[in-house]
Amino acid sequence: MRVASWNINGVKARIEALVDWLGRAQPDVACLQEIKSVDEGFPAAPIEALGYNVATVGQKGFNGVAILAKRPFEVTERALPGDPDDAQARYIEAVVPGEDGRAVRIGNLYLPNGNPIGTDKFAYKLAWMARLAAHARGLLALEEPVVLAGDYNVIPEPRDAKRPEAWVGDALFQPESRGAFAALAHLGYTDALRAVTDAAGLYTFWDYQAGAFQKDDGIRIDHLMLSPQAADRLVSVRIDRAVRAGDKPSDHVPIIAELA
DNA sequence: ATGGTTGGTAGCCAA
Repeated sequence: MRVASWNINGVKARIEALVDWLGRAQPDVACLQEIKSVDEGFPAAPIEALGYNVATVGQKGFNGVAILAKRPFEVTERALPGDPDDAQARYIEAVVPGEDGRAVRIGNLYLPNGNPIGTDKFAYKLAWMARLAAHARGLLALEEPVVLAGDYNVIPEPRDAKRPEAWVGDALFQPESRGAFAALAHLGYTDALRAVTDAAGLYTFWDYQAGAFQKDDGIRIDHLMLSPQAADRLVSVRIDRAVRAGDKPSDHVPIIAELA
């Protein structure tokens, strides 16, 4: 089963690129973030025409997540548990059947950016990460294959940035952010990319500004975190870097894992 | 150190 995550930065601005990429990459499951659309505005028709089932948790203008899967699936969460007052559309979870009937639980998350540090936005990010850890811990008790996929807005380590020194004052690289991400690994989740390579220079995001992509001035902030039962089935991981060089690209590119 | 770019919405915000 191929599982992908892609912060698409506006699904309506990207629908052509999305259809093109789905046709080439052929993921069984695609988790999208920053769809920037309400549910009714999501352009489902061209995606369904490719054979995908679609579920969205949208909001007007900002945020928003979607799960696309070739097989019909059951949505199990439409928000991250732990704060009923949190109105931001940043989480959707589903159980997706595999070809052999073995299901994989997919949590699709758009973690708060948190900038600037020292504001309520950074506090919201850390509170959101605490809720994520609590939910992730609960999922482990199910002893199922679980993939927590998404834009984590966390640079885990210096080797995950071309210029780590440029990010020291940024919410994405704060010790608290990195520590909360590392805590997921300590719970028992595996960073899929790091399970297959120790290489530096593997990025999923390049800013639109100042020719960042041309300079390869990127960061790795889109991650696939695997429960032990999912990690046992991990075959390969790749970052679809070429998408960033395409027409009207998102500032993020897809990351795709193959599970046996 | 600053400014650079994009999407969605509305007369700027978030990234």
